[in-house]
Amino acid sequence: MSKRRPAPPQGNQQRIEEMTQALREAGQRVTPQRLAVLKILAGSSEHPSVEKIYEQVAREFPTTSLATVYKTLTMLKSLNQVLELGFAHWGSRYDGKTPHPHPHAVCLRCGAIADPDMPPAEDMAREMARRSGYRIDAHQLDFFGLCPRCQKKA
Amino acid sequence: MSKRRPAPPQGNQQRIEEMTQALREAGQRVTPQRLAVLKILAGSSEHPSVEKIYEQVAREFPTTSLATVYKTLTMLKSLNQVLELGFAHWGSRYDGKTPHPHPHAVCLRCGAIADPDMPPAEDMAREMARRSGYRIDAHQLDFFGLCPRCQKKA
DNA sequence: ATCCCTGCAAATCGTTTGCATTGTA
DNA sequence: TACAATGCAAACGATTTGCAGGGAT
Repeated sequence: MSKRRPAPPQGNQQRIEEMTQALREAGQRVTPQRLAVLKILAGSSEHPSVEKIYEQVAREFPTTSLATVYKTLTMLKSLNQVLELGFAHWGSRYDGKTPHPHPHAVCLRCGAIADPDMPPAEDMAREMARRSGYRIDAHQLDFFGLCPRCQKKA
Repeated sequence: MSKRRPAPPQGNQQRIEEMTQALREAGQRVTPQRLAVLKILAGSSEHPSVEKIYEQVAREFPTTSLATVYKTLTMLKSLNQVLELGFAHWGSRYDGKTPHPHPHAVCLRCGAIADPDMPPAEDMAREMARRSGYRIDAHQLDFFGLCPRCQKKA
């Protein structure tokens, strides 16, 4: 919790631009609530849950509803501006910094999610397509275990 | 639908044995309902949903409840006798033939799931562990797209 | 003035739980 | 006879939807 976080990372502003731009191009309005969601997505590497996003938005706009957050996320997904990591029993988590599919490491104890640089999974996707006959358009590659911090505590 | 399916695949009986054995070793009773679930899991390659399993069990035991199916699946999971493929928006699907994690191809149109032989993902898991610092215990590697049949229709 | 967006509440859906009843070892 | 498993219904949690009111173009 008391981790030095050098304020919103760089590239943050740029990412926000990209996202608002995408909204406008799609003929969507950039409302204050939506902007708030965008900023959170662009500024956090922790793959926040809907609830987490909601809490943060609500700090700035206390009347915001969860439904609006959901609707905003749905739209951003459709514009490929956010990646949804859908987990079965723990609700979804969202990645707005790197909106294209890539592998994640998920901590089963604290829920932390990391996305280290990995060799591209395209090869695997291609191999999968070849062997299955499926046309592969997307993927979700999740690795589950314990994050470094939780390994110590365990 | 009219695919030649040479009746319950071979190894079927053997798999059933394994599973019942696992139950007994865990001090669990092999009730008729549970056996019915086992058989379905051992005999189908289609990664059935809970609902599908339930329907089939209900054919043989009309009074069976969905809760019992869920409870049975939960137990089999804990014994590592079935693999749960947890999808966010579409409920879970189950693999009782190959209960250890392996990549799947999922058809976004009809829901078909294939698990072609693939080079082991252990390397990728190890790489992920190395780069993330996580201790990796499990994974779920899903590739989404269109199955061969749906490609034609599309 | 129109049309989109918001926010609230109610509805859904998959899954889980509590508990009385039943069946089995 | 005990004790575990079943079945039903109620509870749950995440997400979606319907709709009236409010804002922005």
